[in-house]
Formats: sequence, C-alpha cells, structure tokens
Amino acid sequence: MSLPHALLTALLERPCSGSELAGRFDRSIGFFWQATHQQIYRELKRLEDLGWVTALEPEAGRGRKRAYQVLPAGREELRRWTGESREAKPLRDELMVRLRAEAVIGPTDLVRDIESRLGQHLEKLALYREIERRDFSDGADSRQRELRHLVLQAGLMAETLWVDFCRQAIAVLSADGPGNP
Amino acid sequence: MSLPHALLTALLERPCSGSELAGRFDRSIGFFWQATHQQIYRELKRLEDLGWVTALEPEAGRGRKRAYQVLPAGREELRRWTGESREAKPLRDELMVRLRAEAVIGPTDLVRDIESRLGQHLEKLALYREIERRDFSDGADSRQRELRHLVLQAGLMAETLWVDFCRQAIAVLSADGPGNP
DNA sequence: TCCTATTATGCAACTTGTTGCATAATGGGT
DNA sequence: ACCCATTATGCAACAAGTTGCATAATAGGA
Repeated sequence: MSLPHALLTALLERPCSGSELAGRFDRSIGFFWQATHQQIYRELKRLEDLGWVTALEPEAGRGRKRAYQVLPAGREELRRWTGESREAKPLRDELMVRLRAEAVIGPTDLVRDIESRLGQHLEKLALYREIERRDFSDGADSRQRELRHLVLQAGLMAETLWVDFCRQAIAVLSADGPGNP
Repeated sequence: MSLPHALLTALLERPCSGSELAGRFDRSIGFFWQATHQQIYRELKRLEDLGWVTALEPEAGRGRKRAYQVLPAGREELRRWTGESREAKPLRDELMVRLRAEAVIGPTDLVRDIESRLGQHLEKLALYREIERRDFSDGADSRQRELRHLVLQAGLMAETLWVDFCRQAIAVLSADGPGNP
C-alpha cells in the first residue's frame, strides 16, 4: 500500500492540511496515485497514531484547518519503505478483458468506447507535454528535478502507449466493421 | 469490476470448473486480470444466483469438481457490459510514489529494486514474444485471432515500456550514485 | 492397505478503496 | 443581520481483493 508513504512524501515537500493534500492529490501526485479526501483524513489520523506525523495549530485561527508535519520516525519509515524490494505488479486492465469478450461474443459497441478513450489519452498527453514544457524545458538538472522529470516521463510514455494501442484496436475492430463482419 | 465478466468470457471459450478457471487465470487471461481461487469460487456462486451460469454434473464421477456453463442471460449481460462506455482508469503505480519519495529523502536502495524489476519485465517480455511466435506467427487472421493478438500486443508494448523506463530510471539514480551525490 | 501429496472447494477475517451523507465554520453578497 | 456557497473535516456502510485456514476426496507410492 502506498497511500501513507505518498502522504509522507507530500508532507515532507511541504507540511499542509488534509484538504490541501486532497488538492495536491488532484494534481501532481495524483497523476500516479489517487486518493479521496476520505482516505486522506482516515490515513492522516493513523499516521498521527503511529507517531509518524504531528498536527500543527490543532485548532488555529480561522476554520478548523489542521496542518500536519512529518516526524523523524515518519521520515525514517519513508526511507525504509522506499528502499524495500517488491515484485512488479502484473498488468491489470479491464479493457483487455473487454477485448477478449469481444473476441468471443462478436461485434459490440466497444469500438465507440475505445474512440472516446483515445480522446481522453490524447488530452492527458497534451497536459503532460504542457507541464514538461513549463517545468522542465530549461536544462537545470538537480537530482530532485531529474527524478520528478523521470516520473513525468513515465506518464508521457504511458499515455503515448495508450494512444498507439487505442488506434491499433480501433483499426482491428473497424476492419470487419459495423456492417460486415 | 471485471471479474464476473472475465469469468463469463472464459466459460464461453470453454465451460470448466473453478479450479480449472484458476489455472487459466494463471495463464492467458491472468496476464491482464488476476484472480485468486477464493474470488473465483465466490463469484461463480454469485453468477449462479444471478442466473448467468449453471453448474453441470453437480456431483459427478470423481472429486467434487463442478463445471459451469454460461446461460443466455449471462451471454446477454456480457454483451451489454462489453459495449458499455467507461472513463479510462488513471495511472496508479507505486514505483512513481517511491521515485518521488527518493527525490525528497535523498539516495535510498531504490535502484536495487528497479534493477530487479528490470529483470522481471525482461522475463515477461521474453514470455510474451515466445507466445506470439508460437500462436501468431502464421498469417491466418480471423477476427477472433486478431483480437487475441491485439491483447497480447498490449502486453508486449507495456513490458517494453517498463524495460525502457527501468533503464532510464537506473541511469538517473546511478548518475550521482552510491558514492557521491 | 495405509499414508501422503495433490486437487478442489469453501469460510471468515482483514485491507484497501469508494460512496453517500453529515456537520461545522467562514466569507461574500444582499 | 441573514442567507448561502465554499472549504474543511468526519462517520458509516459498502465493494473488491487478499490471506489464512479448513475440509473433502482422490491418486499414487511405501
């Protein structure tokens, strides 16, 4: 499970509150690991119980906003977890199941859906390219920046793959297409 | 959720029992959608309750093996589900979280793990190439075969991407490497 | 024949993630 | 002053997948 460690990473980058974390999970971190506000609040509480983070300004000025900060034990745990070795998770994609179903029960509307996915992946790709242009076009490359760029490149590669694959799939599904299988 | 429909697809390809399904989920179908025997037995029962499959030879010759067969309602449901439209699931990869953690807490043992992953992905890639050679080297292309080939190609593309990415990541992580950040 | 490994089935408890709803507080418009 | 949209936090129930264990039956070897 990655959520606690994703939270630790985000809080090390900058201490903040649950709702701010939720916002950040809709952007950068969330491109590769999503979490709802529910998961975040639940997990922050757990991290606090474990002594990995601590809440600042428990009931501060306006609102009830509570910022969290990583404690040394949390930083140590993050380091341990990051260096741990794991098996690569196998692929798991519903689209593949649906393509195999198509193969068995003949033509369906699947091609329409894949056309729509193609659009979604093209959008993501454009977004990632824009971010790359904005954040990584100059050549200043600290280790930190190189690693963040690397993660973005994974997104670029993955979306490119999906765009290619959707096009291939559409070609196959349309070949003996809507009219004459 | 794809499991019930993955099971329907597998049972349409060939009716069989829970344990046989588990075996098939370790091979072909399981390359893209994994399931434990627990999930399979639990789900088969549910599919039977829904009237989508029916059990043959309820307590046949040897063992207690019970083969399941898809009913017309199950076939209809599979068709409906296959044509349904969905949002593309966003990327979700623990490795990206760990790379971002690396960026924040400085050098860790992560590069060792990525080297090991590289090996795993190279193995998968070799396996998929072998399957492609064995099953798809002649040019006889029915719609069914083309679709199955397409799914395999997704696996080939994905593993190729991972191999490339692991090599890139190792390069970045080793650059200011173990000795001198 | 008996022992054991393998195959086949299943329950129960747990983890992770999702959904729907509830509540509190603030700030801006009227 | 009052209403209301927004922000921030949280509970409870559910859904999906995992893990550990249990049980039955048969096949094959000692």
